[in-house]
Amino acid sequence: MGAVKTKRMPRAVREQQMLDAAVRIFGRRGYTAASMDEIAELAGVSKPLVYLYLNSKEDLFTACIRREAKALTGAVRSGVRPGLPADRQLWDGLRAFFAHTGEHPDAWSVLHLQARTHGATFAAEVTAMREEIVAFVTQLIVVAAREAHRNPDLPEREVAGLAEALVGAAESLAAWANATPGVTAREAAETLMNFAWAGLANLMADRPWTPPEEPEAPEAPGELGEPVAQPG
Amino acid sequence: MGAVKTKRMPRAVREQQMLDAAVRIFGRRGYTAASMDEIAELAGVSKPLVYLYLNSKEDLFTACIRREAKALTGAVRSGVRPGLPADRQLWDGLRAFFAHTGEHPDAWSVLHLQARTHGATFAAEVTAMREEIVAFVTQLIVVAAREAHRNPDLPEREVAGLAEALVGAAESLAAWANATPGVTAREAAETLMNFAWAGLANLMADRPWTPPEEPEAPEAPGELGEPVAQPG
Amino acid sequence: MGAVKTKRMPRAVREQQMLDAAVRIFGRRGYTAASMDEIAELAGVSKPLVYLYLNSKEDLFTACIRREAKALTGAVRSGVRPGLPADRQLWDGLRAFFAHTGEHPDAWSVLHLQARTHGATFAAEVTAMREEIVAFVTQLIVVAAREAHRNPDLPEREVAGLAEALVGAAESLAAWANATPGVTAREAAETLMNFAWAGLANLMADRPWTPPEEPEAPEAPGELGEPVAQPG
Amino acid sequence: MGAVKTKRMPRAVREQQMLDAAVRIFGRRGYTAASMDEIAELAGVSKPLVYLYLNSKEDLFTACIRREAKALTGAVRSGVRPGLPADRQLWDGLRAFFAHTGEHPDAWSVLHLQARTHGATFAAEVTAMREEIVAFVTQLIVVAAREAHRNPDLPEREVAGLAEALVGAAESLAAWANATPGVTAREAAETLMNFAWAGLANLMADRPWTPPEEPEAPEAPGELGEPVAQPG
DNA sequence: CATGAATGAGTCTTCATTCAT
DNA sequence: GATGAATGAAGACTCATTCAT
Repeated sequence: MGAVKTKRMPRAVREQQMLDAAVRIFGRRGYTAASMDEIAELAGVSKPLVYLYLNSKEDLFTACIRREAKALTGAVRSGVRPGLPADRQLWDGLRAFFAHTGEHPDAWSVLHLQARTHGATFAAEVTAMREEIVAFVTQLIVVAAREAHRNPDLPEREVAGLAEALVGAAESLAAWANATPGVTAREAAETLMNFAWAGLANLMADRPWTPPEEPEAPEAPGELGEPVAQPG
Repeated sequence: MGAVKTKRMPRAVREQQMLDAAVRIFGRRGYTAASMDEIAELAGVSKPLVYLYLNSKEDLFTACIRREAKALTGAVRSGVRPGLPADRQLWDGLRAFFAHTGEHPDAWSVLHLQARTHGATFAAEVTAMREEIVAFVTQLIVVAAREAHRNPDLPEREVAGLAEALVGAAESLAAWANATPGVTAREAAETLMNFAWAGLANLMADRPWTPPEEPEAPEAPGELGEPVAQPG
Repeated sequence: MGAVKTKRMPRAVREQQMLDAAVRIFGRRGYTAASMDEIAELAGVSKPLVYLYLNSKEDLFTACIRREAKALTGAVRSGVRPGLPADRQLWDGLRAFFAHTGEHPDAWSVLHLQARTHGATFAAEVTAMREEIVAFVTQLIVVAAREAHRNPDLPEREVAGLAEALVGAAESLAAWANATPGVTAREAAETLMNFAWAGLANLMADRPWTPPEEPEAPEAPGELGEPVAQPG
Repeated sequence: MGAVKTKRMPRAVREQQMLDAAVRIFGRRGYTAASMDEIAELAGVSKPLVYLYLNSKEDLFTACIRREAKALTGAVRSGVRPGLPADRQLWDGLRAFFAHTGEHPDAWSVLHLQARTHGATFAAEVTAMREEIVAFVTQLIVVAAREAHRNPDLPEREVAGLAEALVGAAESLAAWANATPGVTAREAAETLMNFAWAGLANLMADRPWTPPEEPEAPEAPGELGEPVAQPG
């Protein structure tokens, strides 16, 4: 079915085939629903060989996460030219990001959805990658501010929030772009750049936003009518 | 263990207890890893009763999604006062959103993670809710622009992109806020409002961003060296 | 196949049927070679039911050991009349012992062979039973000596050795009797009583045995030619 | 890990290394739980080589039994000086026996426990060795009786019983000595010689034992109340 | 209404065994 | 002579689901 059934391949090659199959199945079915049988069949090998090379379902999943995380960060890094101005770097990085997630939707599903849904061990693996990307964006923002000779002492907490929001938006847009036919990587990147630059501000230019300071208790909106009563 | 074992309760109440238990288990274990045994035990009823009331695991999960989707949209709606200016409505809605997701992390896990990870049927259920929220935000943006007498003919496609990005960022921030101890609903909302208004623009005020128009082929960054070769 | 397939039996009964089947299979195949499938089939139930009632293969095996150990000690106890003279008690006890092991060869195999061959946990379970029997025999020897007004201060260490040898011989004879067709419980008991009373002494009456005291090093027999060189 | 990995050894040597490893693993894990992988690794060779030299797991186990049976009988034979009086021969033989089983506990486990627990084929292999030893002891008893000009026409059946009990006791004591720290081969032999000579007779000298002749049916002790009901 | 009893199907995992090199 | 690559078969264990009471 999956790969052509060639016998006697070197271990390294077979392992990659297995990971290919595993990413596909894990990405589509989820960790628990994925069966080792299906993965082995798609990889064109017998189940014992999968266990011989990758030990267990957990290890196999971890190997998938690691490989795909490396591939994604590698793709983003390759897309960015360090010398260029910060906005150009961001634009290039986002395009590389959306291009990669678009070309490898199963891999993105593994990283974005599956790995976060099945135990702290797997989640930690992705968190490492995410933090690398957030750090990259954070540093980009700081450099940009310095280059622009503007807000040189930007409060660290605020920068962290902006980076978090930017990366979070990118992640959501990646899933949205994958799920919405006809949305290209370039369009996704453009949407996000527009949001990051223009935002909603110029729509309401005469009413710039600042958080209200008064206690909102009397008119606090909230969970009136919430029907959920979770025990514990 | 879970609910107090009281005999002879009206069906409606029993059903809610079952859904409470199911949301908790589904939210923590995921759809596949959740066991009907555990749910029944946590609900304090016997397994056949769960089947009598809710038919199957699939139906039970769908019921969870529906109830929690309604609860979330209801909470957001209750948080917003229609008469107020658009930015205030957005601020109130975001606070209600983050408050609800923060108070019901298992429910949010079901909606944001689990439902999207296990088959198109469940995903469609959530998509409906999401579209309702996106529509609300979109309309808010349009009204705001009209109120401000600014950009009265905002291109629809662009508005859709902004709304999508805003909602996507909100979703990601909700997960981030739940996972990061010490982040309140108010802080999450503030972070997002800041991003939406200020964005990165004022950091690079003298270099406003516009998408490059030239073909990038010659210098296009990309997935050169991508090591992933997914079959199919 | 095994038991008549009657549906809907109370749990206690089903459990005994399962233990019956398990003792038979474990006794004949050994712990590892026994398969839960075979046990379930012989018990006339499905595998999940076995797991529902007895948790795991280990627990099932432990339950077998416990039940059969209790049955064996119970049989010996029932065979002995406390008031009678010590030799009569021993004779009765041995007959009860060989009768029981002869009637339940699989149970004896479980206790004597299988339980000792598969991990300290199981072995400990049998050791408890064995110690009970050794204690009984030891006390019998002591009482007998006292009754006979002979060797009232029998050294404890020597008594322990005798009891150990007697019980050991009984155990071996039980296996031998089970494996040798035509040997009755009564014959086995007689053989052992003869050995315990007459021993080899009266065959060599003029040459009573005492351990040589000189160091035997020069003429020490030993493992010349032993081909075994076990590493470690 | 086990043996030093030297290349190109003569087949005979390699085979012995494999058997060394096999005895160790079989003795500790049991036949079924032992894995060919572990044996090959401990022997320091590749698995196919094990199959090339020893055909199958069954054959390997049989080879282990044969080698160790020969080693044990050889050790006992070497320990005995044919010319000496019978009790001295018995004493020497027992000491050699306990010395060997004590020095090769894994081998003794294979012979005494594992081989008897896994199918008639293996059991037969050990039975041959056992019969050789029983024959040796039987002949010793007969010669001793003849030497002592006492009971010259000892009934064959009775001699067989005594020999069986003696060997059985020896086997049990070997396992007991291996499991009980601090018991030397000499002590084990002494215990058994004491039992064989003194027995329990001199404890109850005034009440010599003879089997009751009356039918015991009316007062027969037995398995009243035996709770075991083995099917078949 | 409510449940103890029961199971078919499927999961992960391991093992003895064999080729092709 | 030696081994890395590969597998068919089977085993322990779990789960969603249903009757009979």
